Amino acid sequence: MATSTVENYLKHMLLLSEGGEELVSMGALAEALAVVPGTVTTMVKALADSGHVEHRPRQGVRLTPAGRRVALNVLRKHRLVECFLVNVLKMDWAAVDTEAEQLEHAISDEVLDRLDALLGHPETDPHGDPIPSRQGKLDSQVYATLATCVVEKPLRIIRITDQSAEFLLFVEQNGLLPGESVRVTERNLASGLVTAKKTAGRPLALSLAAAGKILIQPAR
Amino acid sequence: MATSTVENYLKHMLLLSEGGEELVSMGALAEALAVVPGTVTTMVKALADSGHVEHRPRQGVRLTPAGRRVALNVLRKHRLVECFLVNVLKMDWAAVDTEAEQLEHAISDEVLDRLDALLGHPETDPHGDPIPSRQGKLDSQVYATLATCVVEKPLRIIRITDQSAEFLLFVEQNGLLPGESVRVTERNLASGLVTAKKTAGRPLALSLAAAGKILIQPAR
DNA sequence: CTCCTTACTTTGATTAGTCAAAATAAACGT
DNA sequence: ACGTTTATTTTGACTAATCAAAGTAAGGAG
Repeated sequence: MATSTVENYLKHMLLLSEGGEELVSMGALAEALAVVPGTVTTMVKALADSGHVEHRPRQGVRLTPAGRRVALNVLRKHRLVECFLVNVLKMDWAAVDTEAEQLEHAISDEVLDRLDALLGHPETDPHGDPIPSRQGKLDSQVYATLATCVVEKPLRIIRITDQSAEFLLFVEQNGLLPGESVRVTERNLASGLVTAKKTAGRPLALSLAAAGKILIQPAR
Repeated sequence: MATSTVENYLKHMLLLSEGGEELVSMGALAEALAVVPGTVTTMVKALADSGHVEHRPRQGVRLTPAGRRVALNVLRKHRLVECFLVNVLKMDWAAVDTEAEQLEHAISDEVLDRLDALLGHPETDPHGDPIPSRQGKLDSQVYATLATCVVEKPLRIIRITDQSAEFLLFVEQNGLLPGESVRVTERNLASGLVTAKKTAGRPLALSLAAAGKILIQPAR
C-alpha cells in the first residue's frame, strides 16, 4: 500500500504534468510539496525503484502507467470529497481543498464508489476541476482563460485553477463561479490589466495572472 | 497537533479504562494497538511528557484530563463516521469500524460538526456505542448483558461491544441488532451456554463470552 | 573556451514509530 | 525466604521522511 506521502508525490506529479506526458522538474515538485529539493531526489529514486515513476537524472521525472493509476485514484478521491463537502455538508468553497487534502488518503475505494453514487457521478468538483473516472480517464481539454480569450465575446466560466482560499474567496465575492456568464471588455498587455463584466454587473479589473486562472468557453 | 498514532494510543486508553478512572496495563494497550510492550512503554513516556497521561511505572497508565479530551474527540469522530457510513452511504454494519479507523484521524472538527448536524445529532452509533458529546460527555451507564440478565424477563438489545466483522455478522444474521426484543430462556453456567429467543423466533444458543458482548435493558 | 549561475544530487544528521531481545522488578507458590 | 514466572522497561537497531549544507553537472554569457 502506498503511504500518504507517496500518494502526495504522485498526485502532484500528475497535476504538474497537466495530463502526464512531459517531464516534471524536481524543483517544481519540491515547491509543490513544500519540501527541499534534496528530499524530492531521494523520494523519487525510491519511487523509481517501486515502478511508479521514471527518473531521468538532472532532467526530471515522469509517471509510469502504474504511478499514473495511483495518482488518478487519489485525485478522484480528492475531488469527489470536495463535492461532498460543498454539496452535502454545505461547506465553504474556499476551505474544502485543505480538508480534502487529508481525506483523500483516508477513504477507501469502497467509500469512494458510494460517495460517487450519492453525489450522482459528478464530472467536475465545485471549482470546475474534472474528476477522473473510475477507469482512470481524465478530461484534459485545454480551455481558454480570461487572459487569452477574445474581447467582447460572451463567455461561460468553466473552471478555477487556483485552490488557494484567498483567490477562491475573491472569485466568489465577485460572482465569477463556474457556470456564470461574463465577457472581457478590455485587455491591456502593457498595464497587465483585464477588465471583465458580468451580464448584469459592474466592470471588474483583475491582473493577467489572476485572469489566467479562470478558464472559460464561448457561451453555450 | 497530535499525530494519528498518538490519537490511537489515547483512544484505546479511553476504551480500555471504560470511563477513565482505572489504570490501564501496558500489556493490554500493547495488545489493543497490535504493538510489542516495549513500544508502548516508550510511547507512554512521551505522552506523559506532553501531559496527556500519567504514567505509574510497572503499574499502568491513566489519561489526564487533557488526554481524555483528545481521546473523546477521536472517539466522537469514529462513531459519528460510523453513523454516516451506515445511515447515509448504506455501508455494511460489519465493515464500518475498519473504515472509521482511518477517517477518525482525517476529519476536522468543522467537518465533524456538520456531519453531526446532518445525522441529526445521534446519541449512539450503529452498534449502540454511545457517541461522546461535543462537550466531552460520554454516557458510561453500565448495562446488563445476555450473560448476566434475569432469565425469562423480556429485554431490549442496547449495544454490541465487539466490533469484529465476524461477530457483527453473526449478530446481524441472527437478528440481535440494537433495538430488537429478546429474552433469555436458559443459562447454564456449567456448559457455558446461553439460550436466547426473539419474540417470534427460534431459540438461539451462544456462549457466555458471546452473550456478554450483547448489552441489554429490561424491555420498555 | 572558460567561468558562472542555477538546478540537481549527495551526504550526514534528525525525528517518529517500531521491533527483538536482554535486563529488571514485582508477585507468587511452596 | 527462595526461586520461578510474568509484566514491564531498557537497549540497540531499523525504516520512512525529512533538512542543511556541501558537491556536481549542464547551460548560458562573455
